Amino acid sequence: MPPQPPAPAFATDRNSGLPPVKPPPPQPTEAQLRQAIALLFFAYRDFTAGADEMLAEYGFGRAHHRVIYFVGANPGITVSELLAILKITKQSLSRVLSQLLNEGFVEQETDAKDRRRRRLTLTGKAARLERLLTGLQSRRIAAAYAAAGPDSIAGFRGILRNIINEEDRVRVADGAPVQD
Amino acid sequence: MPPQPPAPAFATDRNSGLPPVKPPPPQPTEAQLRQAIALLFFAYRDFTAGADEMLAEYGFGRAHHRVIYFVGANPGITVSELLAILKITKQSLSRVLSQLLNEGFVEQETDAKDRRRRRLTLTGKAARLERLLTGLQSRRIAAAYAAAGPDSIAGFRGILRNIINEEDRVRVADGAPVQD
DNA sequence: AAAAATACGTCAGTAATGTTGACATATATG
DNA sequence: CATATATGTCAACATTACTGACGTATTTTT
Repeated sequence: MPPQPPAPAFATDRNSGLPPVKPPPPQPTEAQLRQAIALLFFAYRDFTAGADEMLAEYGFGRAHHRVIYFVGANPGITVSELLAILKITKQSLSRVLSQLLNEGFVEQETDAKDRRRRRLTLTGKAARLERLLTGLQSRRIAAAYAAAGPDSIAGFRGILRNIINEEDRVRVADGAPVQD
Repeated sequence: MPPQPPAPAFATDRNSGLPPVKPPPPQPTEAQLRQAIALLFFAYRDFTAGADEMLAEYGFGRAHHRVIYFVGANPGITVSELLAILKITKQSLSRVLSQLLNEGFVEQETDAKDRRRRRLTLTGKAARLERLLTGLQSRRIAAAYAAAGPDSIAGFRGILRNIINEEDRVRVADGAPVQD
């Protein structure tokens, strides 16, 4: 590449022939970034606490919740896909999934086209539990949306979406859950 | 209380003597709230993954990270205050804190005014590790801020702040870390 | 048809992080 | 002096994660 003269750090209307531009957003300060880190920690801590209590009444933990949530949101999801979402080992998933199968919260059905795959669905009682848990967390989110105001929602979603690894952003697209 | 006639679900300019109002924001749909739940799960999963890898090289886990982070952000913090932030038992904290003390990452000093309290600070090597970890997470946040655009930041912060239990919102105030 | 890859399951061992309960010490406060 | 608070510690246990090794069924590739 031919060497380029260094661009001025800050183009002004005076030295630029281009149409006027808004000044670029200042870089976030270290303090602002630290605040964001703390926000994520506290928000996740409190976001999960209520559901954890409810799960304990069923003898379940957070790992069971994740399975119930994602099977509920993606009926017919396969084991592999669940592993890709949770990013845990199959041995770790096996423990909670076997428990949920044995206790009648999840059902398996062999896929018709590829008989190696097991399609997972929630039973009725699991769907009821899922609604309880999701309702609890939804109310917290809805209250935060209402308190912060409607203009905040797009920003909240946009930034969380960009925190997520690029390859998984499709899983939180506005459309819907991911199937396969 | 005297009985009140039921308010119309939606006051219009026609039936209201009050000044015209913007229609209230529509309630978020169930799908939108589910999306937010998934966003929090995936964002937290990816937000913590990089630091976890780095910590493993030191033989530390996420619990050590939390201690290092909050002691770094609040030098001189006491054990009680750390427990209030982390919301774990003192026995759980003891394990990781003792390890950090033994390995020379955290130092204790008896508070001069109340000699029951231990003031915690990071040593130099812990401060360096803290900067590595916080830098990693800060870069992820900063990239998400940049990608989503500056208008998103206030909404992101406002909603996370409102997800946090009311009594702990002061801990993420714009000002600074919480001392005591 | 044989070989390789994929999907799933399981056994065994280990580690990190959390819990309850009980008890001890030092210090501060009424 | 009695009581409350801040901290630490011992013991037992639960949950959730990991690595490594194998095994079986099924599909895909050669």
